[in-house]
Amino acid sequence: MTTAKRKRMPRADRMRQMIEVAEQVFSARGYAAASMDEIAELVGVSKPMLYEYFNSKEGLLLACIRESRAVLREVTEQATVGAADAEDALRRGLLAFFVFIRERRQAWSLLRHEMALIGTPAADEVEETRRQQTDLIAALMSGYFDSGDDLRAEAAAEFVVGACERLAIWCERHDEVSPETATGYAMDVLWSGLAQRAR
Amino acid sequence: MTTAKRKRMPRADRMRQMIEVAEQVFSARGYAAASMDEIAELVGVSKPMLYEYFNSKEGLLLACIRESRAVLREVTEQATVGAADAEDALRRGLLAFFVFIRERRQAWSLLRHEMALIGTPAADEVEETRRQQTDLIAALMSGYFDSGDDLRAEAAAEFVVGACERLAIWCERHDEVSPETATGYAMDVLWSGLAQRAR
DNA sequence: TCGTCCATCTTACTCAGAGTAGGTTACCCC
DNA sequence: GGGGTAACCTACTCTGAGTAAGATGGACGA
Repeated sequence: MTTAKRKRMPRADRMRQMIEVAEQVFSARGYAAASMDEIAELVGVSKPMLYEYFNSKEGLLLACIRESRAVLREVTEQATVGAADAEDALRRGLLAFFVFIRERRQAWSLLRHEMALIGTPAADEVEETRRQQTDLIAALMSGYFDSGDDLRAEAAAEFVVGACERLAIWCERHDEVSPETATGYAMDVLWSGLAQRAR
Repeated sequence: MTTAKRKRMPRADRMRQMIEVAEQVFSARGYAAASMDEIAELVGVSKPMLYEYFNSKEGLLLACIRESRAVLREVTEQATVGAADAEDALRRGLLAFFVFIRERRQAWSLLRHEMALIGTPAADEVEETRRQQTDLIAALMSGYFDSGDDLRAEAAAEFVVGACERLAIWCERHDEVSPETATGYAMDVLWSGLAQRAR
């Protein structure tokens, strides 16, 4: 019997299971309010096992974040391959992102609730997620755009990431806004600028 | 003698002093790593006093956040009065913001490190800060722009706030970027859009 | 000058939850 | 079947948030 209430479980499987449970608990209760005892109990294992596999509470969160980040990267990167031009690439990437945050709310929740940890190793880890996204965008832009100075390009990429992050959070409060609509809003400002709408 | 090591102190003064110290400790160590014992000691008072005045660790953080928010609001609102047009208003507001985050690093640090508290009362408090800023921008825009649908306008405001927040964090890593330059970068994307730079 | 009242302040605790020391048991493989 | 080891557990320590109950300085009236 491979299923049922099998006790002993190989390391890799157990880790996956722990990460899955932890992702749920962290995103439900928030990092601070979540307790290692509770996670351990839900997994059906004792607390020291969590520490055996992840070293610390923060380490466990880190594993969850890495997991989510990998998915996000995969999704957005895949979305932009084969884009016709800059506008198309940007639109595809944005759409993939907004779909991701809708379909994987818990994962997204972790990626944004990070900050609990400023000054700790996990902060770097989350910052790394943003860097991943800004790098992707910067790469896109260097491919499609005339390069002004590098600093300006970097700033623009940061700008896009921040804007989308915020818009995504706004979307959580607005179920009626579909990923497609959100993408439209984003493209509207990003691509054409606010000037076109001035009176 | 009003100064020196006067012990007993009126409630209002003591509160101000506590907030000041707490702002330093929170932004230096991060919320999680900061201890109430340490703050109490630095203030030169015992821990129960902090609880007497602020009820909880989170309450103390909250007081700090409110303080910072008030300053931010004051600064940005003042900056936009008497602007000639939409572009001018936006530029003035942005500049005021980037100056604020440079000159009051600790306050800004608190405003962004909030998230430690998702799911708790303080989260609402911080979200309120953003709402304050988005409202300000939305108001600006409704004054200067043709109103499309409201949802779109709201999304645009969120977008601007998120983008600037992110750019501000980026600025922390780039001392060589002055508030003026940052404002330029932001205006460049926001106002004109990315289209103009496409190859 | 001296009591008296109360806001300010303190000592000395409880308690939850992160993290750990050291021993136990199921499973794989010869 | 019997090592050997990876998976696992019980039973602790320790830090830091939060609190109960009492001490004390000083303003103010008599």
